[in-house]
Amino acid sequence: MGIKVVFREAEKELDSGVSIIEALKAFDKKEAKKALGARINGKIIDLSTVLTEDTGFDIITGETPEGLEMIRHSTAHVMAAAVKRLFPDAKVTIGPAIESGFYYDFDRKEPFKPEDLPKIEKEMQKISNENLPFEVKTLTVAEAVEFFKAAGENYKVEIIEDLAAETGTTEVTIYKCGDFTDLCRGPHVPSTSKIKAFKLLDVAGAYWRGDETKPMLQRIYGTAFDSKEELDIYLKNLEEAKKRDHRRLGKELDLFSFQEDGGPGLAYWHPNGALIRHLIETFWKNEHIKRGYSLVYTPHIARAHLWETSGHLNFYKENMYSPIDIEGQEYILKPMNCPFHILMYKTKLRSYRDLPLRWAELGTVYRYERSGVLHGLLRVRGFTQDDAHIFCTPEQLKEEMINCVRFARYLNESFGFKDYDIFLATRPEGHAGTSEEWDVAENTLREALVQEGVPFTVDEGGAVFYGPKIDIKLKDALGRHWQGPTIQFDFNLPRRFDVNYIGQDGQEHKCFMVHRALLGSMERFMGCLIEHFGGAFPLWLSPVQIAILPISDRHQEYAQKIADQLREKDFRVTVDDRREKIGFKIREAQVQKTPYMLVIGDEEVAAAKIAVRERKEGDLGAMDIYRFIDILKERIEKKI
RNA sequence: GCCGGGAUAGCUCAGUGGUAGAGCAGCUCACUCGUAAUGAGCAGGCCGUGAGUUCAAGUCUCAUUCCCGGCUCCA
Repeated sequence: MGIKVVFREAEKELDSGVSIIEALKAFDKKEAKKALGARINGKIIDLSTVLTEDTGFDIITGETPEGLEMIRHSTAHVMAAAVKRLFPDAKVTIGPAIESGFYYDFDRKEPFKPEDLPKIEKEMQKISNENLPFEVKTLTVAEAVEFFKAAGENYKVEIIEDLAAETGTTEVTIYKCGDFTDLCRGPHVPSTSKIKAFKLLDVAGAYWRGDETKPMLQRIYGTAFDSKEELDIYLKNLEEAKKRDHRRLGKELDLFSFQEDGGPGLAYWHPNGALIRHLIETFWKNEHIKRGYSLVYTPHIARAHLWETSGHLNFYKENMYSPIDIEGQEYILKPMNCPFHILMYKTKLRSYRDLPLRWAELGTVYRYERSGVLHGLLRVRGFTQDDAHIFCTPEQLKEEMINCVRFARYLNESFGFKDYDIFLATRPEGHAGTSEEWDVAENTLREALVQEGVPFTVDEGGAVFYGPKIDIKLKDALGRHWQGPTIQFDFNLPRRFDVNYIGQDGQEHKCFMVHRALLGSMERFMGCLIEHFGGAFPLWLSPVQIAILPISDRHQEYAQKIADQLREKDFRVTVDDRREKIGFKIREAQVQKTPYMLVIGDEEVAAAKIAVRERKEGDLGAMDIYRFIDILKERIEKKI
């Protein structure tokens, strides 16, 4: 019996039971070679799938995201196959494709060593050369359980049993690839010969199902691409990211350090880093004052009692430093600033006429983070939040949210983050407040975003228990995502602390309260900034903006004069008066990523000019100092 | 916290049981030089910390501190 098969507008009559790959060959041999999988009605399936009714299909190639995912998933299987060949005692668990590649978790007594990776890679290459087909087979749950039990693969048995219990499925699929058979939903590329551009990157421990109470497995990370060229580009990007690592640049540019004697997760800001921080903070403060915020300062510790009232000792205890005993009273280092601002709010009776009150503080907080999660400036135990709390009436909430979003965007764009995604996080399970309250708050936040005309994604259930929030995720120069501004509504604290205002009606009303941080913390933002710019900060943030490089001793005097003139205009200038060759001085300024170098020699002194070199553009030629100052001013104005 | 790897000069790193090394940086001297490294010399180390094994430990064992990679992107 014949069936009608459609491929890209062309139609053919083929025998029922024909496989997609055979059908495809009938249409276009070239495409058949490129195909990794097929798509029918939006579903991605194996090329070996047989067709029994009239249908249309399209192919998936390695050039599409779906194809790439297939390649990676299949590469994970090839890796598992290689591991089973080399280490027969390893038990397989799961091995998905992930954003940047794939991983596979194994259970094995002896952990994998970094030296094992090349061996496994070699075996994978062999498997690829063997051109083994991926063969799919459907088994009943009982058959599959029996099969994997016989193979001693107890994790697979657990997966199948859970799967059956959760979804009620009675059948599962297995894929055979040479002598290795794995439980897998597929789809897979037709043969291991399609797996040709891969690299194993790391070994790491990972808990079975991410659960700390479950056994620790050995995870191998790798990546794979459609072509060797793409793999090379990816590996090069990894190198580039390594060069931009803020921990490395922090050392090279002498920005910050961590001290073993001081304790982990506690940053030391060296003069260069501190200067950048000062510039960020000054800009931040001025912008807040412009927008009707008031700056406040609060202490670093408070009585344990305060944290009982706020509820932190209940829901946040494991992140807080232990109490300090002073005169029989327990004090705790603050993990958040909000209770302090509330105490200040409550120092007098507030009228609706006083609201909104916007109180901002660069508040330093301490939080206990588990030792294994600390990471440079990005995850620390002591940090300064660019915090603010807005106390307002329900009617004012929307406008305040709009202002926050606008402010957040302006601030981050000023620091070069022009690309970001906005998320509205809605109520999670077990939240505080009533459903009606959440409806009102979520709708107000949504309306604010709509009115502001910014695209956003709703993160269902992504909010914290005390209220909905707007999160902004920044994208850096390498396209990586960073947690950026967060604007959170709070039902909880105004109630716990009984935060009120007197309304027009002369009655007490509960305040609305908004927490927001626009940069996050000075530490994390600094780390993010360093990586975004690769250490080459824009002119306005560069610790040294201009390095003056006299060619020989007789040019010192003129160089000093130029330096004085620039310092007069508030530029940060150094004069390199060492007796070194000009090439050496340039190299050093270049390595320090100094935005401008001024070369001063006989010609410049004679013509009363300066030879300007920009760190990226190179030699800009000679110009007079006023022209140069104009260039500087323009760049600073534009914050580039 | 847990798994794995690591810690040697200011920095980057070599050193598999027998007298601690290199490059860069630092200091001294010479060179007065035109757009990314001038040359020579000198100095620099409780080999993260604490125990242990050994005639002998940077090296082996144990503990500890800190750093690095990871710890449900679900067959």
